Amino acid sequence: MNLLDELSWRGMIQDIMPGTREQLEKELTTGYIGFDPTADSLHIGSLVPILLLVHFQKAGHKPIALVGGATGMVGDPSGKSEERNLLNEETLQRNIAGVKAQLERYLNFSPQLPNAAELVNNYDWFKSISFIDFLRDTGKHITVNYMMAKDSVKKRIEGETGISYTEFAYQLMQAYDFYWLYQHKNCKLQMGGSDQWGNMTTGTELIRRKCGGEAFVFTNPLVTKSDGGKFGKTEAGNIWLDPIKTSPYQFYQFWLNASDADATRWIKLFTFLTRDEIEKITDLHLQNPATRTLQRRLAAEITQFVHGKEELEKAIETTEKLFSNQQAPIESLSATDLEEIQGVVKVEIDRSLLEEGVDIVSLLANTGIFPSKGEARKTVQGGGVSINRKKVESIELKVTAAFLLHDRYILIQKGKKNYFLITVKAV
RNA sequence: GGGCAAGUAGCCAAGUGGCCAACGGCAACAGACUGUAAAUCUGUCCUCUUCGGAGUUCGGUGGUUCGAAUCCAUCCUUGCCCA
Repeated sequence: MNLLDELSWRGMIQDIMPGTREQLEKELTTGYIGFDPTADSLHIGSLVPILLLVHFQKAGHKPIALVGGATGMVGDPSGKSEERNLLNEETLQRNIAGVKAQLERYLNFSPQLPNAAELVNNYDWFKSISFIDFLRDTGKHITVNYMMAKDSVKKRIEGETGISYTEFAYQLMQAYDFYWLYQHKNCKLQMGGSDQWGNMTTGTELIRRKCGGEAFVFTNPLVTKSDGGKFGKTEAGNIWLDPIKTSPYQFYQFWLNASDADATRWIKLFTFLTRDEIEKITDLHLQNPATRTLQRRLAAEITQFVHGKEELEKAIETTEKLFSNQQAPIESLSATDLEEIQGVVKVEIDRSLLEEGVDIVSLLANTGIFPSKGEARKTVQGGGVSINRKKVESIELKVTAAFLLHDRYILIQKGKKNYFLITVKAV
């Protein structure tokens, strides 16, 4: 199937510039997406752009992932209602390194490929451009009127927060990136989230005016949740791609918990399954929604893509142990089962603590499962804590060595889904 | 430089001397129901707590007052208008 048709049925195309299809059909095209180093890891919000590049490369085109070392110093006003805080140099360097390392995992960089992926940092070309040069060579080609007409800018100008010159200039920097890549890498296409449309088209405009070239863009819709909540945010914060920040188990769980409505859209967006396969899975799911066929497959595919097969298997194993057969007595989990649980938060305590007996609230607070006694107490009172799968009925409960499973473990649940494993320190 | 307006908890947003830790909505978390869904209903939602309370808030700082998010002064930030 043709790349754009493929992306289109997956719901990955929001807006597309006329002529893009013809360009992609005409020749091996180089296309890029920019990633802002706002943190030292990408999160699942960046997954769609990453997948876009992967699809792009699979279709025989050449992907460039751009890390915004220079633009990251300025701050993109798109989608922001307020002026951003600038990152300090040190943080930025760490972020750039982290983001780069992750991007390298998902694309094929083998030099023998005619369409080998490339990774660039726009700081490399911005560092040697002086302010005056930039004003004369770039600023001159784009009118302020044109820049102000962009939604991201217009919103801020019409709103009551205003926009600094710095952020206003951002779109020009991004436009210059595109121009630079057009000149040096023969890059004729930019992709990105729909909030980037304005910045991206300024790039094609700059290319047209500066050198009469023709370049193209298309955007993907921003991922949403059907209940209106923010995608990718939970109590624990962002879902990161970095396994240290978000364990593969937690990552897997995030997708497994998708609602039916979301899973139906997301499986197209986030996996490489074909249309036929997805239709089959959806049918199966509808026959018996309780099996969560869609969510299982979705979670499996993405976790494998991001963390690899081995981590996926561990995540599934942990999930099975904790969630399948929940009615079974906790004793049915063997010591090995508990030992091998991966990815849930683990806490160690001294045996002496249990020999004396400790009240449940203190235990929860001291182990860091809850940030304070007050919160631990509130949740316990609300019926939100289980110990070894039995709901804690009273805040008076004393936890003693008698609670230990296999003489070593205590399984705590905060809510239904959040597991913590307390282990007695080996002597 | 002059005039006007605004700054309240993660966000939006009420409050304009005591009844204010501050209405309401969103988001978030937990409970019931369920399929580790959705929708719905219930609880929590500044911090800590021996659950009796205690402490710190309404851009910053100083002041008036028995008492201030609310009044005054000043500074900062932002928007609009004028120069």
